[in-house]
Amino acid sequence: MSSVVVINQRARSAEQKALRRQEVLRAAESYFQEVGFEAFSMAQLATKTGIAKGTLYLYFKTREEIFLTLYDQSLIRWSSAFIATLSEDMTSNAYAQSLYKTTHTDGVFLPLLIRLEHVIEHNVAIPRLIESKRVFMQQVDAVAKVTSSALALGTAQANEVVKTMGVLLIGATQTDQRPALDNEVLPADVQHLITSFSSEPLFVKNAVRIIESIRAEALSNG
Amino acid sequence: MSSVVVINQRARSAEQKALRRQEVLRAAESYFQEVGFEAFSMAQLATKTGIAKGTLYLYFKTREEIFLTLYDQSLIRWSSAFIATLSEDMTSNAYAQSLYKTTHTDGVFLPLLIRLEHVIEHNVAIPRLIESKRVFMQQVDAVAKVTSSALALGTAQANEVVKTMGVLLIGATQTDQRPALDNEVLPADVQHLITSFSSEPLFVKNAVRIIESIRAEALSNG
DNA sequence: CAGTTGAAATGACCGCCGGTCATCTATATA
DNA sequence: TATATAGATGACCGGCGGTCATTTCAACTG
Repeated sequence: MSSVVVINQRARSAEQKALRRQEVLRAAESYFQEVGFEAFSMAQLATKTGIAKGTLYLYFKTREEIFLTLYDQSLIRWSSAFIATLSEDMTSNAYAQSLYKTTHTDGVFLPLLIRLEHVIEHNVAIPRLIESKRVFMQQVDAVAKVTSSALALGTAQANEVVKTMGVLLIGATQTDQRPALDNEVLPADVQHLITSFSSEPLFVKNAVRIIESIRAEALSNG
Repeated sequence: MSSVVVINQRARSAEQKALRRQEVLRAAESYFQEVGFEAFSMAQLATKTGIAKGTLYLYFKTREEIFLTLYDQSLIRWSSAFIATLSEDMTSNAYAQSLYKTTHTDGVFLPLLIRLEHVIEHNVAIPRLIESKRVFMQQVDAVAKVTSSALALGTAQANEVVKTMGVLLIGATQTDQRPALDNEVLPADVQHLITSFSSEPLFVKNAVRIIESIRAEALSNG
């Protein structure tokens, strides 16, 4: 028998508190998708959630702890979505394409990922950081395991692939975070430059190069 | 005959104004190295420069225009420093090592590079942005040209190498921007994770993989 | 040399930010 | 019903990027 948990005005039980925390996170995620990282304000989030600003700080120590939690959740979502697209013996290209696509369908994963280490982690308590790193390791392991059979690689090589894909993804994604310059008239040379840094081919091409190299190394090293 | 330009209290001529602008930039660069991106405040910069806050805005439209200008300058510095280390017919490994090293000796280049597209460019006037992109293209061309002879590649391949190195560098560098966790006691597993994401091997290894792939493609495509 | 002028310089001021905490009040319990 | 506990509140804080009416000085004029 599970009883319906309703939060009248105050969350007293641990269950109610967890529920309210989730309410905040749900509001935060939708608000984040609206306005992005820089314009995200705690006062506005409080309004959107329907609680007072001070109350937010009963559930999260800092603004960045909210972002870190959203990141953790989106990482978990992504890893299971990506794993679901993998099958045995894929081409490097298919693998890279799927990785790119799945990371880009989630509205919050990449924007948070690229700000993780140089902004978010700088205003988070150490124990919370450790917790997040554990989530990260767990997800990497899960993805590496399936990668191993998808690309026919050993455990070590599969881990290397996953790790490297992360690095490449961050670099290639940078370019998607540029301000929208649509309906701006740009000189042809600048327009060409921007086009030539389109993230998808940049990522996929180099992902394939790296995967193939790691494959070749695995063969020549036994 | 060049006359010495001294700025008493007011910069009236274009020459004096350019000089004062450089003074601001010099102070900004040293201040940036002290406190980093997030803690960099215009009021403090004004104090360090020895002028009033409002005066800063006579020389730069926004805080981000200062950062963009520092970035442009550091890019130019880096490209000439890197070019100076290149010689004919280098190994991919030597090339990658040198690229890594030269980017990491400048104190402001990488921190600005990784914030370029998702923060800095969002608060800069379009004409200024175009100017900066032109500087970028110019430097990429210069580096690509020397890369072409250093790695014995055609122009197209050399450009591809340079472009891709940038992407990889941003991704691999992310990890250096983590908060300093020295004298924090971390669990062994987390400590191991952090160690395994050390930026130098991450960059160099994959840079070599990519360069070698591009080389191989060049051979097989004629 | 004094008087005039225009632009460089100033800093008080604005709205907003993340975060705090004395105070209030809904709820569980006695 | 009275009391104790703890969740919720929002006025308040210092500091932020950026603005602009006002001040001040260098250069020009006669």
